[in-house]
Amino acid sequence: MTDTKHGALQNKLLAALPEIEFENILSKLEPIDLKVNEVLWEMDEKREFVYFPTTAMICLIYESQEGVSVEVGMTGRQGMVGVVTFFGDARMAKRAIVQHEGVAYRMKATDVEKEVARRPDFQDICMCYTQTLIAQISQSAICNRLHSIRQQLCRYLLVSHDNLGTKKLQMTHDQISNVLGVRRESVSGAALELSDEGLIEYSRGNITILDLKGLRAVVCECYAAVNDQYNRILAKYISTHDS
Amino acid sequence: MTDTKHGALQNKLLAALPEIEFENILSKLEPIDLKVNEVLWEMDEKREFVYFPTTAMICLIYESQEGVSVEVGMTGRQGMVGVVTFFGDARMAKRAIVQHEGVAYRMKATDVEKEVARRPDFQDICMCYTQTLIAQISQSAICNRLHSIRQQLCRYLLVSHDNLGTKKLQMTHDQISNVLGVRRESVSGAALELSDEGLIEYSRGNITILDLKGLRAVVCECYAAVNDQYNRILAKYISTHDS
DNA sequence: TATCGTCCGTGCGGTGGGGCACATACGAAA
DNA sequence: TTTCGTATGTGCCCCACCGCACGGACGATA
Repeated sequence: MTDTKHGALQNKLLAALPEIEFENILSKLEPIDLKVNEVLWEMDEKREFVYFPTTAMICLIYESQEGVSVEVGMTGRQGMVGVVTFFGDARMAKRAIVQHEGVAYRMKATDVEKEVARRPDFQDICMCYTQTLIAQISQSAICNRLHSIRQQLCRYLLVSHDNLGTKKLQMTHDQISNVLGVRRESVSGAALELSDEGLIEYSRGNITILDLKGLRAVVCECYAAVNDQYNRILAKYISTHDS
Repeated sequence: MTDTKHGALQNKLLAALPEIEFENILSKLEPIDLKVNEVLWEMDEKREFVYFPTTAMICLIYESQEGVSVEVGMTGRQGMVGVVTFFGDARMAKRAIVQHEGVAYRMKATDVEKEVARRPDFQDICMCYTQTLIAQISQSAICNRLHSIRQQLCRYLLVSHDNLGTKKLQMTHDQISNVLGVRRESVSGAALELSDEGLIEYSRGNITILDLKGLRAVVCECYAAVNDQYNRILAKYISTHDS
């Protein structure tokens, strides 16, 4: 149980809870291993659980009629998946899919509803996170229209880093291309550039970030914009961290 | 005052309120004429009012560092501007700007907060509308990545029609290009095609929709997707209308 | 009716990205 | 060590869209 506690605290939203509320919620959290490409829910399914990732990363995916998929949201230890459940459900995404293997703590949606009603801090954190999610989605819309694949790849890598807390990312160009909604070759091309510039290195599904500052210099404004909103909105709960 | 009442009811969200709640809120609503390009707020300003458009249309605009602007949300009689105010504020947009002249009813943000706390139906409608807004933004992200300017123009025209309740739209190609974040010439080109096909006609800032069904056949899935969510989420308040 | 500002049409070269086909290179399993 | 599957590199053609420049057309105004 102490393990569960320690593990769950890696999620920034859970860690943001007052200790007493966290302790009470703890018993309803269940750690679960998530593997790449695992589907947490499909569009029209009832959403049984809310997930708080710690070392896993989850994407909200839309798939067009033509079969091209595009990310509308990405969540790791900085967030939660399924807020919208307690909050009504805007079915903006067709699917929630595991983008990076790891652990998430899940809680029954029905329990979440109860806790939200009972614990003001928990409710407020959910609301705040929803706002950051809106900011994230908006910025994606903008980035999709305005910025190059190179920049979007940088953004994706940096966000992954922030959400996973590691510079070693296990993901192939092909997976990334599915999330960004572009060709695999385009991702490979951009990755090669970043590699030539010494910002990253990679081989067969293992990407290592070598130069964080360098990536931040290449990435478009969208990365900082979303981060700023996240820090601002959740400032009262989370001390701003530079890592 | 009866005029105010009749006018305000043109807004679908206000019309959705139980009569008794609407009557109580009515005194706090103030009709106001909005002119094209009028700015309702800038990013870092306090948002003093919440707007319920009836015959006006308002865009939430983001402007990139390079000076290109992109729409992240569009609201007319189907919605309201400033939900996020009561609800915290995710500063996803840099500016709210009048996209089509007309009337909106506005209410002080402080009053909105009070009413939301006091009237469950009003609160619920605000929440539901927020969800439809999330759906709208998500779909924009997708549309921006996947679909042609021609299709996006159709979507813009149809959404304008739904939000304004008229087939006669007063807007230039240049204005539309700013909202879509593309070249004016690209809009002109697409508009010319639609005109050749007999779907619309236009001249010097006046666009008339000639064939609604035709446009619906050309537009991408995104239009229907957003509409479906709107109707589904607000179904309990608004009877589905085909117009 | 002449002028002027705004709105819209059109052409041209450049470029990012798509679709496709195939070559290469690495790693796991036999 | 060979084999085989998967991950990544590369080249080719094509198209939508961009940036730019300019021409025509319409409407208000005097």
